[in-house]
Amino acid sequence: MNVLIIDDEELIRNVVKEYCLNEGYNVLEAANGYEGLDILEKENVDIIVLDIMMPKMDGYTFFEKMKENFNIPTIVLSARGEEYDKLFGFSVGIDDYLTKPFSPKELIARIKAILKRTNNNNLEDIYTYKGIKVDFKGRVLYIDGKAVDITPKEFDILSYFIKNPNTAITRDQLLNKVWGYDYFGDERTIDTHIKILRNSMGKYRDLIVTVRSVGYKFIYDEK
Amino acid sequence: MNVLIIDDEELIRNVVKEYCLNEGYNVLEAANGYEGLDILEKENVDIIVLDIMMPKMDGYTFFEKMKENFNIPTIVLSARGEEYDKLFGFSVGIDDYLTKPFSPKELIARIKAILKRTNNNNLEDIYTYKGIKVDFKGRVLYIDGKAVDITPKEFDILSYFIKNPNTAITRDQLLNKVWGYDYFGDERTIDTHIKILRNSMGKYRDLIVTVRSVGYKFIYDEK
DNA sequence: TAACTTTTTCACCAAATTTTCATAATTATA
DNA sequence: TATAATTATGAAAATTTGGTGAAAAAGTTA
Repeated sequence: MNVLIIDDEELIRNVVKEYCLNEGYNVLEAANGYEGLDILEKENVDIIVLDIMMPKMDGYTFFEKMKENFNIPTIVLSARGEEYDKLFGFSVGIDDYLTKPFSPKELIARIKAILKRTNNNNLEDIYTYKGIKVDFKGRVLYIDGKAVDITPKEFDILSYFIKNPNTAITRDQLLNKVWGYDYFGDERTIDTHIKILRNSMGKYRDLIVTVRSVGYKFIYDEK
Repeated sequence: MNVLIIDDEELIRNVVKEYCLNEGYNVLEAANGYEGLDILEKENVDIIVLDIMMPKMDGYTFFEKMKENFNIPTIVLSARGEEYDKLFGFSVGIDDYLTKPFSPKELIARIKAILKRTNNNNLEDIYTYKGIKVDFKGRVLYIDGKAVDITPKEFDILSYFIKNPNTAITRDQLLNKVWGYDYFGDERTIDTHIKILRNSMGKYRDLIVTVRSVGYKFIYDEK
């Protein structure tokens, strides 16, 4: 579990961090909205703890921008007394709310509650790697939390790649496994499908690497 | 489902309203206790969201009077810091309790929980989601509270979908599970049944999504 | 039996997907 | 560097797929 804490006060970040680590969560830190967005690009964040009042980019703005590209559950922190109006305006979409000073234990409790609610219970049929999520049961591809329109063939090809990571797969093999043994078509067709699939995968397009004179390969880099 | 929200702050009413509408609940509004009682006389209210601090008639008084003639589940909102004593005194009888500022999502979750607890005592036999209610025992489909004429096949198909949410289901699978393993008919027949079922589901028709080249899928979005 | 409801088949149409193909870009090799 | 081999890409053509209405077929009920 990756928790992203966005707060300009280092003290608060540290407290939250300590409690989160204690729970076994991994913690990422940002001092303002810009840093937060940066991290979202690079890492796979499960939940965000967001302060409202921050220099540079404040919590509201961050939240708006986050929603454009991601859909990550968010708990908002705010000093008591900050205007209700503004808060309620954007509260549609936030998952929970705490006023400072807050009890770290309560924060943890709420994080847990949200993760429980949000997290996919049927983990088995779901594949996640970096910002890629594949729901095999529902046949949906998510990129950074957003469902992507994908054609049946694309989905089948991607599935085959995922099930055979770090393996150079020939076009012939793909035709056999995805199209079926009785299909006889032009091998070049694959190229076009790879093109489309790569486009659907957005910034993760490079995970499908071409292996010259052989075919393609899906890169999976555990760590 | 009719939700009555009683709060003098229009802003809060609006937020609650928005979230409730999103759930498919119908919303009635009152700015104080008097208005609230008025509405109770005229409308059929399923659950009340009640603010404590209000001009004219406050929440306590409203609650007392409501209890005299009705017995409607009630969730109380109160600003943090309002005396617990007083609250405790009357908390006998209320169904749940939230301090402002609260997370709208949490409010919805609690409304759901209470409605579930109160409304269908026969939890197993009744399924509710958004404005859809399915009485499995009685084999009745309700859309926004209204019973809908539905054929046996439609009902069976819908049931199967509900029991397998967010799962792409092939036409073949449907034929097997709904018609029976020994049925041999045209797969396109399914399409026609889906068409009819979607029509029966009115504005929720989009919950049955077609998964191209595979079949169909029932969307269930908890949260 | 007649009247009615439900289920199934089917063919047309529009839309989405897949395939092909020509050309551009890239990479390897002599 | 020039050449050949291979892959990427855009666009058009071909094919597949699903939505739909109508009508036939099967099943129910009065």
